[in-house]
Amino acid sequence: MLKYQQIASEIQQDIEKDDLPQGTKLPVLETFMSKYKTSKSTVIKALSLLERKGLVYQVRGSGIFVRRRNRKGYISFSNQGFSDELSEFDITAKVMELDIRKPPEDVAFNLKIHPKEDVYYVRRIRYINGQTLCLEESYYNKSIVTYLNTEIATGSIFDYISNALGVKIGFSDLYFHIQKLNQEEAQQLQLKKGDPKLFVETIFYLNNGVPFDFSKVTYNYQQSQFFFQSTGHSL
Amino acid sequence: MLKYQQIASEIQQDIEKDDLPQGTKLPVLETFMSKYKTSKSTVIKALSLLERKGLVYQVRGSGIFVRRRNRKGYISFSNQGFSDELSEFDITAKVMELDIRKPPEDVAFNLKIHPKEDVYYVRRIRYINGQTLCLEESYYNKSIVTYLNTEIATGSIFDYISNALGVKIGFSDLYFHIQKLNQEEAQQLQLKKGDPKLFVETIFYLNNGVPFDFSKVTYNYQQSQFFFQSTGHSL
DNA sequence: AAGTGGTCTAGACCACAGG
DNA sequence: CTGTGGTCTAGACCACTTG
Repeated sequence: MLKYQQIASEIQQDIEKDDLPQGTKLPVLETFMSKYKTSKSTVIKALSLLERKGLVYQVRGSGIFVRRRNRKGYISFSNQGFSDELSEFDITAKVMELDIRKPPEDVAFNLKIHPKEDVYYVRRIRYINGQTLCLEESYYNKSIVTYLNTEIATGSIFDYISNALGVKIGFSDLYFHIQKLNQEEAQQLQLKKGDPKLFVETIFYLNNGVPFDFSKVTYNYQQSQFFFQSTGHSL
Repeated sequence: MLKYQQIASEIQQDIEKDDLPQGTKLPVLETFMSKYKTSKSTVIKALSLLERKGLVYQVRGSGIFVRRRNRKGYISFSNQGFSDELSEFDITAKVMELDIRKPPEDVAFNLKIHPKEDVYYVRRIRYINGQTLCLEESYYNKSIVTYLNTEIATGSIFDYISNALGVKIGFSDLYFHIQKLNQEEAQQLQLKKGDPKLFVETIFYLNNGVPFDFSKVTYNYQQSQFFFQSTGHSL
């Protein structure tokens, strides 16, 4: 782990351990420099990371202050996409379908592959604290995600991909829509036809820019409470 | 403007001017260093900024590549909050109410003021390309936003606040919910009761951490297409 | 092995907030 | 004016990808 990440992580832990309230001033840079025996630039880099994560805000000429989330029960929506801190919630999944097939046209387009190439198709229902959270349909480029089974898909597929397959996940594009549930979706989410839904299409890329997963997720509107922290000025 | 911002801006313009496709490799760092007569660190800082903005992705040991937005008609949702690039759309507003009043309890709480202090209350309907985009109710701390009138509120209130009042806007917290429209909202958005809505509560802070605006916005689900780019690894 | 991006440092200098 | 955060530099060194 890089030094500035390590420092950021320790400062974050200190903030959380002491449960510092919003607006608390952190020590001056000099303090961190000597505490971690490092240069000013590295300390600033660590703190900038925390600022982007929404943990602190920096006021030039004044100091660095703690920024806190004020509401509970929201799914955080940081730059990792969702489920950054799934640990806060109890998330489980039930696999409805899993097979190898040829991708539909839109999927092939988004994954930038030929419609003749194989993809893994997975359909799951995911639960949060025992309630239906979402319906998920995912297509994985089989030449990248070389193997998948029901047991794996019951847990976190991404953990499996990055840990077991050694594939490095990069960035993603998310497209959000608000729509109405159709009959089938309503039934699976235990809601009514015509009820609201959040529908998200996501393309996940490897760190070298190759798309490997295209997924369509329909969220239960009753569980769809999201939280997002903006940092304003382009850091 | 800072040097690294200037460089980032110029590189961005070059990318857009030449309409470089996704995956195009940018020149190596050395090229930028001599072109802008600057140090390696500064070039990296500029490119990291562009990476966070979703314009490029960096692959260690390989190069820096262009990343592009693939779909049109989505409202971008960068770290500035929404309406980063309102220029892409034609956004107008109709002011329904504007007055000075005492804040309801939840508003006072979120603005961290006493319920006896004055706030500006503004209710607007905003339009995008002539269609109803959202209903907006905003409360501004009057001790910070000292003056407001209907003419100002017809345009961009934030432009007015930052330019005319010289107030420096910092960061914001956004809370998203998916809900159903009630009768009154449906009527104003020209939709039906029970139709989906995206409901967003936002607290805006000054750059020194003081909250100055609390707003509740109800979006027309038919216009609610948002786009978000995740950068994955914590930059 | 060569090329390329990225970290880290030490120090000069700048920009802003607040008394 | 002082304190504090932030930029910028030059260069050493490291980590990853590609051939």
